[in-house]
Amino acid sequence: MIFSKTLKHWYSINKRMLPWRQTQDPYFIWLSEIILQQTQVKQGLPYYQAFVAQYPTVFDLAKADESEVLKLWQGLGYYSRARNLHATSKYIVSAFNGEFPNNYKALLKLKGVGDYTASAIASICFNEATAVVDGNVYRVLSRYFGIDTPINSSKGVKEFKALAQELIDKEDPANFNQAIMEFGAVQCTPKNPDCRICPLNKGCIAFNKNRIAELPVKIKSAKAKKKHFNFLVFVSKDQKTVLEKREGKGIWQNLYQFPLVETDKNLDYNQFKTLVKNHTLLEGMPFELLLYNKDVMVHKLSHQHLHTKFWIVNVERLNGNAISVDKIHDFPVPIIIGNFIEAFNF
DNA sequence: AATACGGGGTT
DNA sequence: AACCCAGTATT
Repeated sequence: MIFSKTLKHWYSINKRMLPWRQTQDPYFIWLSEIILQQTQVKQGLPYYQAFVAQYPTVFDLAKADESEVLKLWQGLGYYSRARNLHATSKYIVSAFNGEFPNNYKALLKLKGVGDYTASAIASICFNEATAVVDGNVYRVLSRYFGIDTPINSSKGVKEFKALAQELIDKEDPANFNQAIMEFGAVQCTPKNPDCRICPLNKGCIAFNKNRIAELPVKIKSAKAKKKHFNFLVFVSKDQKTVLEKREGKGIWQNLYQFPLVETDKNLDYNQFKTLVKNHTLLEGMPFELLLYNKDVMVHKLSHQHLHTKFWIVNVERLNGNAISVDKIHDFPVPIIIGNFIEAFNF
């Protein structure tokens, strides 16, 4: 009780002014929560503003092409969020005439909406007392109550959800949920929290046992796999190049890239030239091959380290699939491609 | 229960 | 280079 009361008092004084805190409209809350999955406010805020500006209603979002939505999402990562966001907007419009479901159970059925997001929307928009458990909540609860259960074990997920559900203020779930998350983000930070000024330090088990740095406990993830990516940046005399859409499973689904040659190890210039000669897009045409980045770029994803080279392939002409280089900015691309395009400047 | 899925940050 | 951050879907 003292825990919830202190949290809410702290929140009333310390909460940041954020655009999604000015509304209870489920469209805006849903949009903000999807953007903020796995993402800090600092990184997500400009994307939220761009989406609100471009798609003021769920109908506007539903009318857009997926590619346009992905373009706006470009750089934010975890692109399935954008694909699911778009698919769900279409579903909300066609199945519910643009009206969002108004309870946790129904919200959970939406693509891209899991336990956390359903709880956030249900509590913030509809005052349903369902506890949110995001990374901030795991940290606050594990420290305050001194809980060692790994937060990413199935036991931990159940245990922390049950505890949060026990603690939630049933009269004011919206404020309680937002208070505990904001407290984790601002006061009970992952590294070096300033516990001297923490209003909860008296009852905090981790603080009193000097275990702040040890909690929360997390099971280590597997080491990232190393991959070797070679992008072929075609440039024709008439200023055309080639982009391909990534289909199927795997990273960057439905985003565009320069034709990719993946190798099982790093190849030097001559090895790669021999290999690329037989590429279908070259078909025995004469070409000039230049390595753009002398050092391999390492692009780090959660589960893959992409050792990447950009190869400039100068050719006389390209066939019908080529695009004019002025059009290149219209395509959604992964950030490593986007950075290259910006630097290369065609 | 384990893994895939981005990109940004710190040490 | 090694580490931390952290929701959902799939297998």
